[in-house]
Amino acid sequence: MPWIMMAEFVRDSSSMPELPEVETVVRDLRPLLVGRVLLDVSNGAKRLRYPWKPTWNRRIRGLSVEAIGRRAKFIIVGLTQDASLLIHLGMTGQLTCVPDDEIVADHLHLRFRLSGGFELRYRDIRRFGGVEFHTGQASLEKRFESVALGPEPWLMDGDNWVASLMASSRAIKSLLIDQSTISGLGNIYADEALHRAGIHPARQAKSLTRPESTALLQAAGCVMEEAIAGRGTTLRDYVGGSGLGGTHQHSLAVYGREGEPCSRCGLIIIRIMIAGRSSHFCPGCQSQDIGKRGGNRVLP
DNA sequence: ATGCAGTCCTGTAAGC
DNA sequence: TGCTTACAGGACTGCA
Repeated sequence: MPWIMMAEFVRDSSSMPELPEVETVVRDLRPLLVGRVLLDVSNGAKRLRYPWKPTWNRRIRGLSVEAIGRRAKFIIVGLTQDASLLIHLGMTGQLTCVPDDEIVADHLHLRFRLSGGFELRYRDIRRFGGVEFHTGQASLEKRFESVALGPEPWLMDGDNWVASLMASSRAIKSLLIDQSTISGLGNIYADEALHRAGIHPARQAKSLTRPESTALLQAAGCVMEEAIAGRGTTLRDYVGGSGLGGTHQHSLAVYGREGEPCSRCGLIIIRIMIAGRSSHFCPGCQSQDIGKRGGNRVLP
């Protein structure tokens, strides 16, 4: 039953869509969406973080989906006539393509009626995301300029990365989740990358040695590549009819594991607050000391 | 300029 | 049992 394949990430207290989850949504939707015609759209009354304007309803009619991709955590649906939909899932956003007779769930905000008896649905419990309509490349580019997205980890120039860290006295964890410095990481993968690189989340960015900074950048890319391979991280409340959730939650080393032993060194994982976000780390593997990986352990 | 806290929003769970 | 409170955090605003 591939036609009911869904890409859903219901988010609860311990998960939200970061780059790997967004990439998974895009990959799932691509074969379902591309080539379909947008026939109509209906929108709910509740305001979203990125609100859909009712005046767009008329303008999307008759346009077809040509492509779907993403930039950082933004999904871009390319339409005919140089138009596009720009979607952000926020924390609890779900973008699914389903048969139009599929049961309508709570918190559904947008239904795009598609050719072939399908619907593209946007559901969002906490309404931190939304869908925008753009016409012309210029409009889309202007939008992206306004959010000032840094490069994704695998496209980040090593020297620029080191320079960014050297110039900042902020906690490294805070810098990692700042989309204008490096894009794609959220709280989960920032914690995971720091653990993999053996760096304490509260360390000042400028205190990292060049090898540490380089290792961190590499770790960020690896952590997210592995998460994509596992279809992202889904912890609870997965609502899909397809069973196609993420599997990466089984591979998390520190996130959400407060009080559990570190799988690498056995010490108990700790949670602290940094920049208003919870940060999980292993006091054994992630030393506060510069250039020192907890207890001089050799890390894989 | 820089970096921090506050804001939005709802469901879940802990605490009394 | 039922209420209140805290917490989850991506992107943005405003303040020091």
